[in-house]
Amino acid sequence: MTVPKPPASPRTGRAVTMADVAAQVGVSKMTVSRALNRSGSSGRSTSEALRQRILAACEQMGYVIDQTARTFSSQRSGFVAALIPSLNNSNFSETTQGLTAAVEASGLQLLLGYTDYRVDTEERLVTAMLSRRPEGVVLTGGSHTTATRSRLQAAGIPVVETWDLPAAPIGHTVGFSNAEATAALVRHLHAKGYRHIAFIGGTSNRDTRGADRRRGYSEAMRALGLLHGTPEGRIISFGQPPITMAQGGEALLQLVRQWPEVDAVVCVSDLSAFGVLAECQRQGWAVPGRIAIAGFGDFEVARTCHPRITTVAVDCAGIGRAAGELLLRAIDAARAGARLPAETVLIPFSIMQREST
Amino acid sequence: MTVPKPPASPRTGRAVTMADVAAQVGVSKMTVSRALNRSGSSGRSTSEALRQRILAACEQMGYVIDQTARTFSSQRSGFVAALIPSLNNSNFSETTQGLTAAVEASGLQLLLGYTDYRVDTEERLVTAMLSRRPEGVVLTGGSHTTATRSRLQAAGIPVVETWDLPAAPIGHTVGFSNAEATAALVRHLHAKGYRHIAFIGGTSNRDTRGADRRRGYSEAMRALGLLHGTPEGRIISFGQPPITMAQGGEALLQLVRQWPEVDAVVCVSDLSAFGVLAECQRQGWAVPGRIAIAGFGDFEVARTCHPRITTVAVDCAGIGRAAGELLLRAIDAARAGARLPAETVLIPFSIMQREST
DNA sequence: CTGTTAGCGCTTTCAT
DNA sequence: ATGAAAGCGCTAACAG
Repeated sequence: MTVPKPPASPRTGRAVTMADVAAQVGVSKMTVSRALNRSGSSGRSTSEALRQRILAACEQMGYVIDQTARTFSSQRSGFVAALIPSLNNSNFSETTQGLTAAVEASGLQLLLGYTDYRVDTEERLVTAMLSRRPEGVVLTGGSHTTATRSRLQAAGIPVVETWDLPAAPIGHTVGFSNAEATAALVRHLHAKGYRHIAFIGGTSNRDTRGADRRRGYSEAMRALGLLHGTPEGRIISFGQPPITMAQGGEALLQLVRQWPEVDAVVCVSDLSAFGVLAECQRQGWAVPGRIAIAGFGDFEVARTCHPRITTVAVDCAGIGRAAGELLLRAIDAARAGARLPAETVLIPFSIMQREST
Repeated sequence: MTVPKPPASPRTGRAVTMADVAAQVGVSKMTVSRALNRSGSSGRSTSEALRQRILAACEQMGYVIDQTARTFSSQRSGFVAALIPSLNNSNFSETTQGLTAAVEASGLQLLLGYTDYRVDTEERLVTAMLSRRPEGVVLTGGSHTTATRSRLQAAGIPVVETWDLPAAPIGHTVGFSNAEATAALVRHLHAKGYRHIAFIGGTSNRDTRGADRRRGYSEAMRALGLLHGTPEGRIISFGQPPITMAQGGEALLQLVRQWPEVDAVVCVSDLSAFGVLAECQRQGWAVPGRIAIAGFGDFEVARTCHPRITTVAVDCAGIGRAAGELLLRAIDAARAGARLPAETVLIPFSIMQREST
């Protein structure tokens, strides 16, 4: 008589399968599967008593369902991929928290990747994520490689772009106009009486939201007749985006050398704005007496420092929540075989007037 | 004769499988699989000419391998899970970058989750991640629920705990003693002549690294004979960890009311230390004249603000790199059927003396 | 409410 | 260097 030999390479970990649990409880695999996947209170399922026995057996045996097999069999991965530029930014952190709350409420898992503000890293991540068959993808920003776009399109799953209003969205959009928000900030400074307004940002367009903000600055300056012979305005570009606090300070020194008459500076983010403030303090320049400072993003540092920094506040968590809800509706539609028509959700922003201007 | 009926729910995406490609080329699935997975130049594989034909067919038919099926069949998910407490912390961000670099070099993907500094959230995430069969797990900190510990142990995969030196590690460890680092900071302040040193931190032990730092403060104060009748030292606990910049400022006011003689304050992190600094500036208290300030973590804000804040610098990226390399060695061992004995990697820290003390 | 029967698409193993 | 057979652990579909 032949004896089945044990698996060639002994599994290092547990080997408890659904069949083991079923045998232990004395039911079929299917019953265990149903007990574990009981969907809603009304869906067809096992009796509650049996279900509790099964759950107890799973716990006691240390059984954890194999999502890999489940995904493979059901063609549903049960996860959503979110790509964020940085792991050190309170704006994206809050957006991700909003997204997590919205997505996990429906039983989907959120798997994160970070792009380091690079579209080629984003492309690699999108490819890697897609090979695991996410049910939806959330991207930050509206600028991507053509390969990223076409792969997402070919995947045929819902996509939401956030923090931007791309001209040609891949799918859905949740965001605001970075250019318009910055222009509003410039108009605010103009209304407060500032006439020699400068802009500090990074050297490239790698951070496309930063580039949009610079464009918004230039357009507002032109509209207000404040260009004073400069082609785009008094712009200092310093450092690879996202520029650091310290680079903001260095840019300020360069700015004052080049245009001593400057009386206000708009920074691409609160981080560089804080660097400008610290450098002013080092130089003994009064803020806002000698120079007024405005930032972008309403980071914690901007509302804590002394003086507090005027900035643009965005409902970051709201972006995440809206993106999550939109994605869930799109996924539900997809599961039902339909397709949700592309939607755009506009998120409001507001100017936070503080002591620095 | 019976005709196989078409799949009940039409697949939304592509339906090209490896078998389709094999049929097109006129070989077996196995040959296609080998051509796609050709590992190294020396490994057994198909002839190069055939391989090119197969690759061309894949391209032409738009075939993309199904990682889900591949993972299921090979029992290798090709990813590693990393859990970090926050998406808004430059320390963990740098650690993650180091980890990414180390892990992706070997073809594994890094999937992130964030715990919000909560062990119960960590437990949920660990369970969710384990169900996708990661080949390894990296945790932040050494404090976890018993369920987290037992599930990880039961999974039988390599685990690395970082940023801490737990008394009873789950598996491998890469970190340093938060208590010892804070004690070194206290001794440094003592050597500079400060005698009335206080500590500002959060209200609970949710952030266990914060609790370790508070303990290190108390032990150093006791050893130096600076307790002055207080049981543990001059400790202000304010806010749920991780405490914010603003909470640091509020804690300072409470501190000065309670112990007006205080001449130096050690903060649980640079963020609260910066809040203390800003509040001092608001109150018109000279730093370090009236009160000296020290933080922890060498965050960007601490080396940018004016005056710059004395802090403890840790090689964050080094933690990530070491954790990644350790994990890879452990995974290689596991794939070979062996088990890497538990290792501990000590990461150095250093006191950054700056203008605030 | 529960069980049975067939796979999901790929890789492992063993032949050739 | 290539092929054939046998699953990996789970769920869809249908039957009771």
